[in-house]
Amino acid sequence: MQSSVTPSKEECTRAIAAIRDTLYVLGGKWKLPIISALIEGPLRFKELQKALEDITPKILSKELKELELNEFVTRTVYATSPVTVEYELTAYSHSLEKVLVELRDWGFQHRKRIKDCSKARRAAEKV
Amino acid sequence: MQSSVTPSKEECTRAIAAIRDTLYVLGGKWKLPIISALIEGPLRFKELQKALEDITPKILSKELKELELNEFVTRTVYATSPVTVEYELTAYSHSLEKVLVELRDWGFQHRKRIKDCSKARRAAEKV
DNA sequence: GATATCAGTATCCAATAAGATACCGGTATC
DNA sequence: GATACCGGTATCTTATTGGATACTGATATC
Repeated sequence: MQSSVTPSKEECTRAIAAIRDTLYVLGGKWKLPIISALIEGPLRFKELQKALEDITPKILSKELKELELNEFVTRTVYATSPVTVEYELTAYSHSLEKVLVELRDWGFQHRKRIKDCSKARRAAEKV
Repeated sequence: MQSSVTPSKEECTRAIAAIRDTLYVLGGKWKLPIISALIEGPLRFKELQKALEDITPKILSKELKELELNEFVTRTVYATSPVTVEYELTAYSHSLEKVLVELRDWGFQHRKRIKDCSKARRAAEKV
């Protein structure tokens, strides 16, 4: 199914539209990281907050609501005490795995590149 | 090289960080669409504006400057009259092709899904 | 009784992204 | 001379995002 990125003008236009569609539902700073955090399995609110490090509860709450609306996560309340709430990816979210893998791998190599650049710069300065 | 998304806690943390790294340089509404528009070859400012449909020149200009700074595009001025300015992807940008392909394909199927959903809804309402 | 945890809310504020609209100087065309 | 195209800028405003800080009510633990 995976056609390559071809140079036809029309296809290019459709590709741009498709990418904008994706970004429309998943854009912003947090949605993809949240989904990525939930890939290994369901997490509770506070656990998610820890996994995402510097997200505030307000933002996390807002993002989770949006993700729930768009059917990327489900929210389940357990009547323990104190109550626990679990967020879990839907099957639909799992269709994002390839996207996430590519974004992750690119991030890895980008960080390496940045590191190598600054290393080279430091070396040049020493001379 | 491509490892799967595994459930180890530490790897998950690193994956989240990597995705956030990617989003840090390429986040926002326009950067990925712009890069996608340039994949078939260099375009001039006005051509890009047309390809992106509803981007204003101010935003486009700003985004292009950022992309140039981060070495995703090069800007070449030709002394024609009136001057033409071409924006072209760098080799580094081409390392994003897989990312773009996945985002595009996901966008395609997402749009299809949305369409099917509303079709089903309309059918249900008719009954 | 004091303190802590859980899953958030409430309030207020700052930064940024995004957009509308108009405009610029230079050239070419009509 | 009027108009249009090119690659943008300038100015202003709005919307969205993000964040800090404090707090809530229920329960459990010390």
